[in-house]
Amino acid sequence: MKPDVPVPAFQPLYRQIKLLITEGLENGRWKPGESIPSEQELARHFNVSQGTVRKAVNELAQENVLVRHQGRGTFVATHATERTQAAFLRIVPDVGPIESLSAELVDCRRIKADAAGARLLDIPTGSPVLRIRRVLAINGRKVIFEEARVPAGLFPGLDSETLHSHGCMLYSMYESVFHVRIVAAEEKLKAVAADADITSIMGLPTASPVLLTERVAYTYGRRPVELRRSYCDCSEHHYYAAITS
Amino acid sequence: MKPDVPVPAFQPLYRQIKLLITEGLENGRWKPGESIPSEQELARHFNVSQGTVRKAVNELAQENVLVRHQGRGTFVATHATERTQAAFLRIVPDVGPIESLSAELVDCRRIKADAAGARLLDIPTGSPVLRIRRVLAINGRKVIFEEARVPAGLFPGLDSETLHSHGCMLYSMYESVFHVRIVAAEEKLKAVAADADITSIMGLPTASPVLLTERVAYTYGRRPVELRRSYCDCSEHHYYAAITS
DNA sequence: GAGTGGTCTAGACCACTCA
DNA sequence: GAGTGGTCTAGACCACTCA
Repeated sequence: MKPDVPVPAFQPLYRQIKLLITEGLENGRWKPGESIPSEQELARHFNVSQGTVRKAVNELAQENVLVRHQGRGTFVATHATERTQAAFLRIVPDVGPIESLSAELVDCRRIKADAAGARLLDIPTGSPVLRIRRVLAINGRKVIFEEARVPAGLFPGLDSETLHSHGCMLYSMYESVFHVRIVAAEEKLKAVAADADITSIMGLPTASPVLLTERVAYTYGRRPVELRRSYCDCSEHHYYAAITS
Repeated sequence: MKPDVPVPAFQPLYRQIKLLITEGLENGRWKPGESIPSEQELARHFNVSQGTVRKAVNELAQENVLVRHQGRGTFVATHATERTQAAFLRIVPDVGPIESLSAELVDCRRIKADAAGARLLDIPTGSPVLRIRRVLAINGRKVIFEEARVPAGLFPGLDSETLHSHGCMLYSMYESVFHVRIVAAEEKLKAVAADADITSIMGLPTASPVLLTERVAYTYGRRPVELRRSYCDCSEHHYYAAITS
C-alpha cells in the first residue's frame, strides 16, 4: 500500500509520509499554530497504517516542526506565542530566569549581498538584502547587539514600520507577516574585542571582550533564509548549550 | 506482563525497561564497546514484547548511550575509539576539518573542593578533588587551555603517569581505567579577557579575548562527575552549535 | 462520550552482517 | 543461512481533553 502521490524512491514509507507532511507545511496547507489532521485521518488519506504516520509525525515533533498534545491533537509549531517567542535565544542571565525580553530597532536598510553572505543564503552576489540591526534587552538590561540579513525577495515591503509594529521580534514577524517559518539554525561562536560601534551602542569600555555568534537560520527543507551576527555582553549573561553524544 | 524485578510505579513499561538496561550499564554488566543482548533476548528476559524493548533502546540510542548497527547488534557507546574520542569537543577550525588532536599535561594536583564546585559535583565542601590542567592542540596548533576537576574518590590512584599513558585524553581514560562513562554535559560560554597565566601558556597578547567554557559533565543517571573550565583562542577556531527548536 | 495522542502486543517481511 | 536491527501492519487498551 503506497500513497497515491509521486514520491522519491528508496525511502522508507514513513520518510515519504514525512516529506508529504512537510510539503503541506511549506505550502501553507496547515499554518503555524493550527492543528494538522489526526493520525487516523492522515493514515486513511495516505493509505498507510497509523503506526507509519506516527513515526513520521514523531520525527517532525522531535525536530520541533510539529508539537503533539495528548488528547488535543498535533499542531504546527509557531514563534507567535509568548512561550515560543525566544526558542532560538541561547543567551541567559548568570542568575535568575528571563523575566522580560524586549528589542529596540537600530536601523533597517536595503543593501547588496556580499559574496560570502550570498553563498550562505544561496542567492546571487549583489542581489538585494535587508539588513536589520537591533539591540536586545533581557530583564530591562541591554545585552545583545545584532545584525540580521535576509533576502529582500522573501520579505516584500518589510521596513522599519513592520518591525515596530511587531516589537522588533523577528521570527514571529517573519512567520505571521511573510509566511517564512524558521525551524533550525547553526551557530558559530567566538570571543572577540568589541569595535567602537558596538561599545558605544552597548555602553561598554573600549575593546571589551564580547561573544560573537554567527547564525545561519533555516526554513523547511533546510533552506537558508537569514544570516545573523550577534554581539553579547557577557558580564552578567552567558550562552547555554547542552551536549548529548 | 510486567518484568519480574521491582521498578518505580507510574512509568510506562518501556521506561522501566530503559531504567533496567541503564542499571546494567552502570553496574558494568555490559561494558563500553561491547554489545548488549539482541532485542529478542531482552524481550524474553524482561517478559515484554520486542516493540517495547525497541522503544527503550531507541531512547538510549538517541541519548548516545547505546549505538545501533543494523545486522550486527546494539553496542554500549564508548570514548575509546578514534571516532568517538572527541565527541564532546565543540571547538573546530574556521577552515578545514580536525585532522589531529593532541593534549599536553600542564599539571595534576590534589586540592580541596571549594563551595561552588562541591555543590555542582554534589560532594561535601573541602573533600578531595583532582585538578587536571592541560593544553589541547588541534592540527598541531595550541588552541585550548583547560582545567578539569573531578572527585578524587571516583578516580583512585589517578596521577600524571596515568594521564601520560593515555595521551592525556580524559574521557577515554575515565572510562577504560576507572569505569566512569561520561554521557552528557552542560556548558556555559562567555567571552572574557585572558589573564596572565593563560596568555603565557597559549602565547597570546595580554588580555586577549578568549572563549571561556564552563562544563558540568554527567555519567549515567545524570550524576555530575567532572567540572571543566576551558579557555579557547578564537583567532582561527570557533565553537559550533546546532539549534533545533 | 467522542476524539485525540500514548503505550503495548504480535507477527510479517526486509536489509544488512558475518561465518 | 542464521541472526541482527529496521519497517510496517492491525488491533487493543489507556490517559487526556473538551463539549
